[in-house]
Amino acid sequence: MTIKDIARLSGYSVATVSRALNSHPDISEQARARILAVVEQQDFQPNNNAKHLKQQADAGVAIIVKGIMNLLFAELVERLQELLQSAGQETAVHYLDEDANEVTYACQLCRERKPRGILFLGGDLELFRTGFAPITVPCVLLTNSASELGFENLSSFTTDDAAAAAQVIELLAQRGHRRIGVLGGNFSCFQISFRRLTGCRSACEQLGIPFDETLQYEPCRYSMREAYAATCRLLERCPDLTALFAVSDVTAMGAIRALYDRGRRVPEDISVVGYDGIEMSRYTIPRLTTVRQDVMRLAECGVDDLLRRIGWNRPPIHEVIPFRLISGESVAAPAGKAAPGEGGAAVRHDG
Amino acid sequence: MTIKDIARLSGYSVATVSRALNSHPDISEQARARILAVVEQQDFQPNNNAKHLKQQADAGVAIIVKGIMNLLFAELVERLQELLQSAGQETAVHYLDEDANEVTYACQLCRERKPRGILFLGGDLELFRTGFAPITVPCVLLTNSASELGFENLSSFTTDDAAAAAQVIELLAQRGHRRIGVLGGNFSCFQISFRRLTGCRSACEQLGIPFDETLQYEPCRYSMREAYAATCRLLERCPDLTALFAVSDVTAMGAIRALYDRGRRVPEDISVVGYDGIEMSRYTIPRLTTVRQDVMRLAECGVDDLLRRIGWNRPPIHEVIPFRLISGESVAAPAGKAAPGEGGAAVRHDG
DNA sequence: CTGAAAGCGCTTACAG
DNA sequence: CTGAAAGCGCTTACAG
Repeated sequence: MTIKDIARLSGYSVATVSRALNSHPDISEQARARILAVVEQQDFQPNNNAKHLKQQADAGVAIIVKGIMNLLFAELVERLQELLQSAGQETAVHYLDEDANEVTYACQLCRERKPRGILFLGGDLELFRTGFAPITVPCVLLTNSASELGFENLSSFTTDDAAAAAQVIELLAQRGHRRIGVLGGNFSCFQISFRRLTGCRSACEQLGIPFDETLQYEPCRYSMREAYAATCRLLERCPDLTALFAVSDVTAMGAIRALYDRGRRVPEDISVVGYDGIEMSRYTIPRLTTVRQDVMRLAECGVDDLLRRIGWNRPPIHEVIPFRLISGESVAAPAGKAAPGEGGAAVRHDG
Repeated sequence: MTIKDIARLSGYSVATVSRALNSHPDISEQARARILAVVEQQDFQPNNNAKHLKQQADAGVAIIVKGIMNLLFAELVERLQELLQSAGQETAVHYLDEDANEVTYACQLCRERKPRGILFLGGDLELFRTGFAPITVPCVLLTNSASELGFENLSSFTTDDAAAAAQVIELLAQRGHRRIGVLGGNFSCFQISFRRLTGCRSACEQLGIPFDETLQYEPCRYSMREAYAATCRLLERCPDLTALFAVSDVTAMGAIRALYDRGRRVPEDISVVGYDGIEMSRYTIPRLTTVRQDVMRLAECGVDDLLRRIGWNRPPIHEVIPFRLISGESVAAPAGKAAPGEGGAAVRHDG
């Protein structure tokens, strides 16, 4: 069943069928109705290979998600789709492995699907630096900053990871912690991990808290299993930690379980802070104290900017989106210490 | 940059370039080397629209995942990809929304991508019944049974959901529970939920445990947030429950948090059992008692059967894969009751 | 408003 | 082993 069959069955030419199928304005109401009736009756679906092979531009925008199981991205995608839909924009979501090359993939997409714009959820700046040049449609990178790259068609919106990490250290210090471990560094997005580590380092320095990276820092991928193992290694090296800052909420969960299994209760014996503030962080026991990235604003800024640049040829922008440090149940003063600021209200940061 | 440019640059015809690109055997080593050198140098990527438009059959198999954030499916996909890769099979994974039409999607895939076989992770039998007929390549449905459908190119492998649910009830009864709530029924896969509910019902009947569905059963989608709300509703109606069986581990987690927030500790005040046995269930606090579906065997059976049927034209098979009831930390005897079988070993069931 | 025709970038018999 | 040519199923100027 092809467009040719529909043409024959409806008594029109393939050109007119194509026009009807694509809601072209230059077509009589009568032809449209007749053709669409046949299409319906035959349950005809056009072949997208042929369509995209010929078509010079697609109607929709593409979302490229780097990390299928990344729960933060999952929440972002949901919000992005809502926003794009209410803006009348067709959207196609493409899920890539955490360690896939999103830029190569985007190039292929531009060749074969020709989207009007692309939203990247996560991205490796090195891949952009070396491979982004062939891409000419407006693009937005979310959760990483592309400002240093200077591409004329690439905006970016991100949380200030260094500031957020620093604030976590400050919170822990304020509660009285001075032996803090850091679980970080998913190598698929090492710039982000690096920024967070940098934030930890400088905050520790400023507060006069000792932070020996070779001992107190343990890299760890984005999974509970890996976080469990990494926490065990970290504890082996530094048994006297009173607090642990994990790169993500998922990681924090694996860490908390590891701590429990070694006889340390959270937060009574050791405090844990997560990162991302995904839905799950509100349901764990204990509820996580975490850096909540502002999914709503990231999504809104990304969509607004993308659509604006698709419409008019504006220069890209690079913005930092404020985060919030959310108080959960996973942080307390170290055993035997008074807790200066035990309150539970969320702290706002205008990073 | 097209195949024509490569032809010009290499001094061969487009036909020969195409042969080189597709590792066709009837081509001289010299031509292959020269052409691939040019391809490499130009970083040429063929246009898949054109390729698939012309090509009669693709080399690979497709995996269609119904439910992007379904963690059980995520584990299955990982295992399936390993198995297919070591069998030398190219694989493309397609993620669909939980409430998308996987059969329509598969039809489109067959038209446009022409895979050699399809693995469905999750599926609505009604959609298969009405829409599967046009699909002629070998297919396998995982986690649901398609035996009643009688398609000649559709095998299926599934856990015996009714038996598993019944065994959960038996476990709880054995521990002394008689007021059991059930959180179930994601409508995107209502057959599965229905089977689990049926298992609960018949087990209760057989054990003489009261089970009033209108009171003790609460439907709930696959998310912590929905589970939280559903648990609150259930508790409102039946404040005296001593145990809760959740449709999935994710649901169980939301339920546990809801129970804590209402002052009920798990398992001291109320027991909770999950379903699926995903990685997360080993990291929650408390660790979940849950029905572990055998991801390894589901994947192995699915791949073996699919590849066998792709090679030779064998009839489909429909098999039940044994599950295991895993003892975690979320089940205890009701407050004030002795616990007859407090042991922690996993119970094997040969479904 | 409609149709005949060219062509998107490939693959694949067919002929040599 | 290689090339000329047909054709996959669409879209889109172009002419009417």
